[in-house]
Amino acid sequence: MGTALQRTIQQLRSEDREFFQIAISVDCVIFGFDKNELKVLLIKSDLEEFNNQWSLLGDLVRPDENLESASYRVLKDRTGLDDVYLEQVFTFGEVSRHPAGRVISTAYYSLINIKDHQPMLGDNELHWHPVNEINTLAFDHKTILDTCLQRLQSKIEEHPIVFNLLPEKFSLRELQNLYEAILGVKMDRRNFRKKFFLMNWLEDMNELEQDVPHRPGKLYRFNATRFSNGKKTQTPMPV
Amino acid sequence: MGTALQRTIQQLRSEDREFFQIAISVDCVIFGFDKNELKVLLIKSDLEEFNNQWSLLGDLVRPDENLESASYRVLKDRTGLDDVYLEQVFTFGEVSRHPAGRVISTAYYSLINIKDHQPMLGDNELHWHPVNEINTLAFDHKTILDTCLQRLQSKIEEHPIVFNLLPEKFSLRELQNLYEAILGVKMDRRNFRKKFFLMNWLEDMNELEQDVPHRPGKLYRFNATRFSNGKKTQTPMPV
DNA sequence: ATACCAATGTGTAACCTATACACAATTATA
DNA sequence: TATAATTGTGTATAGGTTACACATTGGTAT
Repeated sequence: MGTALQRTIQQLRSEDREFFQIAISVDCVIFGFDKNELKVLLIKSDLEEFNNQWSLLGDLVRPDENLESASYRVLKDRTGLDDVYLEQVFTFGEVSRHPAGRVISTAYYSLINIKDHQPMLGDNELHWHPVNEINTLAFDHKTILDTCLQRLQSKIEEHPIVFNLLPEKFSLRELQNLYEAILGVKMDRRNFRKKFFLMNWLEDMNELEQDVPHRPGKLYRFNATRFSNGKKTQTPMPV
Repeated sequence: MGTALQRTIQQLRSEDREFFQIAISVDCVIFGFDKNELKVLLIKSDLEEFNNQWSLLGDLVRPDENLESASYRVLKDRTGLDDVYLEQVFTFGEVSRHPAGRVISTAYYSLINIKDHQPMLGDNELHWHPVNEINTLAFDHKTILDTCLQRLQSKIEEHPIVFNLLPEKFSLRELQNLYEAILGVKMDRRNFRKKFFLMNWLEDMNELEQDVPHRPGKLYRFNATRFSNGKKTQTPMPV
């Protein structure tokens, strides 16, 4: 016997034409950080069913395009940015998730420095929304957003990826505000500083903040070399 | 304008027929535990390109079937088991990952009690393989296996799911052997016991192991109620 | 019956990490 | 020059993780 998977595509095309009735798309949760808020880039849906609702940025995957390449393409088209942090999170495949037909969608999130995003001409339907203020989205996009935010929250507990959301030089206060915005908690300033210095991820730029109405803080940048050297192999233990 | 995603499927069918040239499948990494080894259920590939190589169990997703339902169907067909632990891990979408055409595959892993698996008639091509002894698989299935194993390893550090791999009653030694097999490390027996008793997941059955050639250990079972009660909300902190 | 074997079952001290917490120093601004 | 706002810094406590050794139990062989 053998499953459908083990036959050739040629066989499938003749025998099982039904299998080619599913479209696959990518949806990108594009995170940014501005005014001490975590934000996400959304577009006005132009499907009638979701009139006036916002939705994530996505597109169908082309037959000759890798899944990840499709995400990068969406990002490039919508933000003009290459070389951004991108991570696959989950694939949403409910039969009825798209009102117009069967579309399975793989969700990615990406982290960009919001200042680098120059809205393209004709993209007046694109807007940054504070994540905290989003209650509903078109399709199942609220679920996708929540899933990606949870992944981001757990990811930053172990990996130095938040730097993608900041300019090259930043103060410790900005870094802490960012962690607090993503995790939704307040942290102790002294302990936060201690932890980061111990991890040895930061390089002191010997510069100070400009244009702040109080004593300026020192500026740092993320030093990836220190990170890869400083990784300690932790002994895995249950729970 | 608007992306392809925002048009209707009817429009897509006529305008963008190319988008329906991609098939979608699920592949299941079915883990079991036997003789102190973590094992995975594999099938002989019957594609010529992969003659005599083993592959994961998978199938194409049907147009009227949820993605997750497809995984449960594969599991039911191959193991006879319903109601198993199943978790989506990652979607593999390289253009050339399947030699016969464009197939995007979503990987799941599941945990079953290997003793419950009664091989079906006609399934003489199905075998349990020790995960440690698998070097190559058909397609990109070795990558899929590795990815699912990593997910399993990190998952069990925080969630009580390994019990799905054990019979209802088990000894602490069996439980520790299982953790050691999954994580690939040796652990201290005293600390292991201490930790599990502190977590309060285990219920003492007041029974002893049978047929062991030495002093028998006490038997326990997993108590999900205790788990959900005992969860403590941990303060999230960076790194 | 007895001796031996192989595993179970148990506690404590050292170490490390996480947390709570207060005051002096600096710069901008009025 | 005084005030306001924020930066920058250390220590003590608590909690969790790790390392580590010996008596007990039941099975097995003689």
